[in-house]
Amino acid sequence: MTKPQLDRSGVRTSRRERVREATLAEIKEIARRHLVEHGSQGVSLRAVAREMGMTAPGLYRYVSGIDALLVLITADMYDDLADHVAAADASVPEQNTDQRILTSLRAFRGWALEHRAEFSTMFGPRNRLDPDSDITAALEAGRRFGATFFTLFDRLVAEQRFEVPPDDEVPADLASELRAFADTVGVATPNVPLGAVMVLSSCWVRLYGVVCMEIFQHLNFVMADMEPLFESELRGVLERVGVEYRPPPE
Amino acid sequence: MTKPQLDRSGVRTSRRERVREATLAEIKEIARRHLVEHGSQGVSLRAVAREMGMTAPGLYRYVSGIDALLVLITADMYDDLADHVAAADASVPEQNTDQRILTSLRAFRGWALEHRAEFSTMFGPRNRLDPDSDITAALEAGRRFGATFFTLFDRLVAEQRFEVPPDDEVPADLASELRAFADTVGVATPNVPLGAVMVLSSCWVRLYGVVCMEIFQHLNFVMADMEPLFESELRGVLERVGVEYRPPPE
DNA sequence: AATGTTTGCTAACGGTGTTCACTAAAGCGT
DNA sequence: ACGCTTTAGTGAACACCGTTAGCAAACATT
Repeated sequence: MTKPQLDRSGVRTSRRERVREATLAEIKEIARRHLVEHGSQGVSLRAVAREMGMTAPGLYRYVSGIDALLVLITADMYDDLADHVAAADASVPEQNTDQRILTSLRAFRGWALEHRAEFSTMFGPRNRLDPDSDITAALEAGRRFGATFFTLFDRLVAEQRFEVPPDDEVPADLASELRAFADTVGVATPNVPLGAVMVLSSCWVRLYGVVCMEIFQHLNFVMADMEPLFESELRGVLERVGVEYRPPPE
Repeated sequence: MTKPQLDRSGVRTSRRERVREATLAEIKEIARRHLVEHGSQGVSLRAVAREMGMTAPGLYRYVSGIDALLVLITADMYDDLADHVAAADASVPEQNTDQRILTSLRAFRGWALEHRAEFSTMFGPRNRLDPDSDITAALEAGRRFGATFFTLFDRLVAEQRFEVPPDDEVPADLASELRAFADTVGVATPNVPLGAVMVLSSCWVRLYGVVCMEIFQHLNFVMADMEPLFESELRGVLERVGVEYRPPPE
């Protein structure tokens, strides 16, 4: 009988499973560094294996292929982003909803700026992630990321901060989509009006759009600094949901 | 003396140059088909060469590498998109500005839906296009694409369709960026107020955002059909610039 | 101690981008 | 028509890549 230890989640974990978990973590760590250093194209099983003193086929004991590895680290990156945003949110007094939202959204952009390669693989086209590979992990991590914002948004709805479009102003086809969205994404407040979800979607689209434009460098030769445009959109979004905008510090 | 013929642009073109142009066109055509059939990853010099009965090194007489080839076809794709939007625009009576805008914007999304792979390489992260390779061609094509919308937008400004924020509501740092934007992108109307450019940017960000979200499949497991959300954003955008929204036909 | 399981290796196949030396052809000037 | 020059394209080679199959050593369990 070997020494069965307990995971922090209470799962009995043998020595074998622990070392296995460790090497898997090493694989992901190296792969991710290659991602940020050489872009999405620069992640290769052989290079990762080489760096950790292994050969490429050995990695197949841990990962079912290069695409699956990318999905794995994508999930980790969502976790990172979620942590970063949550930390920024937590750095503001809990009752100060306005400042919390402002800070969280700026933290989102800030993380994107400092992690361009990661952001691109997370929010860009799903080129290599498409196959059926366990994308569920990445999805779950993405859901956790969104939760921070949804929680804050719930407060705005509860506090009736902004004018919510009445239900009869939401087209029927959009209504059913929004319902599905609110359900799967897990908006905390039950019976949140569909109009509010519509506003939320619109706000998210705007911020997603402006950050993608910046990271994907779509106005690169047309606009030197994208921060003013982001702040402008941020201001517009916050105005829409009844949150006070304040210019960024210094 | 050989037979010097005249290009339609008036450039003397020898036989050699003509056949050269033809094979370059073939290269791009095949590469693009591979792009739509096998995704961005599935474009390879060797495969293209194989299909046209050549060997890969031969292609280096026409293209300086695989990345440069991708940039080349990206420029072509912008041309295609521009043509598609322009055709949609031209299919509406010239005086009907509202319908022209509505149709053009829907044409943008429609093209994206029917050309997902192309759209992804055009509007997604610039992964393989980054190196200094003559990206100017793609930029120019992108500029032509935007021109259609800017022309229509100019009419809205000229007709004073919507409320333009006064200049003192445009932050100073944003103002200079917007000026650069208006200049390089070539907004036709001289002295177009900066507030109008700000509104234009905001509208474009929203539409870009919602279409990217759809094509990049970011709400795939959360929303079955993205059209209602697009139409909702479209409605909001048009409302902002004083254009009448009409639901899509049928 | 013997048995089964997991891990990692080597070898191999087929694919990729790219460079270099080289041939054969096409164009050009006389 | 003849040479000379430029060009298009080839073949071989190098260095990568993902992935599969078979095998040997390490490990865990009985």
